[in-house]
Amino acid sequence: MYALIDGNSFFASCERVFRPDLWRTPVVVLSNNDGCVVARSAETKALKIRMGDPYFKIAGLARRHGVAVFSSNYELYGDLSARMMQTIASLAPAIEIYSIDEAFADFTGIQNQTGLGTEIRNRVMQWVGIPTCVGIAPTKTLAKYANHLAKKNPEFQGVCNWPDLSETERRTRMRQEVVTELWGIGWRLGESLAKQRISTIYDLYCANPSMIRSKYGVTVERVIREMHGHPCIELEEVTPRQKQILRSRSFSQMVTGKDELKAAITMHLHSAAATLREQHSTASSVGVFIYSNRFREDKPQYSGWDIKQLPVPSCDTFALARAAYRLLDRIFRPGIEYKKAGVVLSDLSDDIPQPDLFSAGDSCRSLSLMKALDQINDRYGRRSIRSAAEMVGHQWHMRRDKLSPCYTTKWTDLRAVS
DNA sequence: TCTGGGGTCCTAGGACCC
DNA sequence: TCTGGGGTCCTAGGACCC
Repeated sequence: MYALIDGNSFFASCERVFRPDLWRTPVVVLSNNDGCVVARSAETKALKIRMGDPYFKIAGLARRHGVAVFSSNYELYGDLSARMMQTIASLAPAIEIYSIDEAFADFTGIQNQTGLGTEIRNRVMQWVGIPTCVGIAPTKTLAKYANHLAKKNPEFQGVCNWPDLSETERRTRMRQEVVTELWGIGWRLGESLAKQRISTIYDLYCANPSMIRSKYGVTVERVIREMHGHPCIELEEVTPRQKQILRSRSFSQMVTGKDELKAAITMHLHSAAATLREQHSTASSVGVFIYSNRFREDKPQYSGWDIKQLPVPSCDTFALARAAYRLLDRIFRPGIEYKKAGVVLSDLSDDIPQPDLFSAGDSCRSLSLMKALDQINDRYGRRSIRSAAEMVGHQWHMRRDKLSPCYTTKWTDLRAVS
């Protein structure tokens, strides 16, 4: 038996934790560069502001309705998420952290499941200040769906226990909702299922799993089986190592110079390599990409992408950066206005880097250098030590005009109460 | 003027082998 | 060179998730 605990409008709720004055005010949180809407409080949803709306298109509406607008503050959200997960773990026997705002918990053998769900919900509210909803069911897909019902229907008081619903009620609920509300069914599958006259959750529930498998593959078949209460997806208590590490960002203004692209690539590479070492992996391939602005059809478009296999798998920032610079040289075209750049580390393995015969001394030096770098950045903040190549230009830096304080992670941002 | 970022899994098709 | 069945491995692209 699974429970899914999910923070309500998580980023928006985080912004409210230290701003009780915003408790009833509509709140939105924007993506990087203050580009799109990525989180909305219930009041904002009522204003018909949608997920993914570009901010410049809704800015006027937001101003007229007194919406509180925030740039995304991942330091704050990350810290509150960690507190939320610890709080859940203090009550649930085993949990899987599924995303920044969601966790599955193993409820097998729990006597009063609704009671425990309510207790988790209350404790997270009291200890962290984040409102949540809980869905309880025999499979993860159903738990997700039950959570969705709990969010949408106030009569559940935040906790929906699927097995407690009558057969009639379950069917009625499933008939009322489009199939794309289900975990694993996106809009494309939604479109193609509609052609088979499968448009509600109930339609899919009644479909023949083998027919669905042959037409849509195993993932959709699994959704049906899970909807019938047969678990196909297990709880993953330990997060598996990442298989690739990607860092990319749009620039706040267009960039044309190679040195500035190099500065951005350097920053991404440092960050990706730090994550690589954190999970004790090495990478065998480095990829680099640079894009022009696809929305500016009046300007020359270009997207450059290349990947390079390293002779020896590495976790050395500088070795990886050298490879990335060579790739940048290859894909760079002058006369283009670039909007975005990124790096990808892939073919990751957990092998110890093999010192090659001719540079064994170098590789030991590099490992201790990386260790020193990581220790300093751990202690004094992630970008305390960085490469001089990052310091070129400023157009590529992220815009975050509406950033809230890091209430919980910076001494200088601590709230004062008088 | 202004349009996010970071992942995973599955499948189809090509190359290659016996 | 083609024939046919059967298999593996790799990659690109599509689809999904938050």
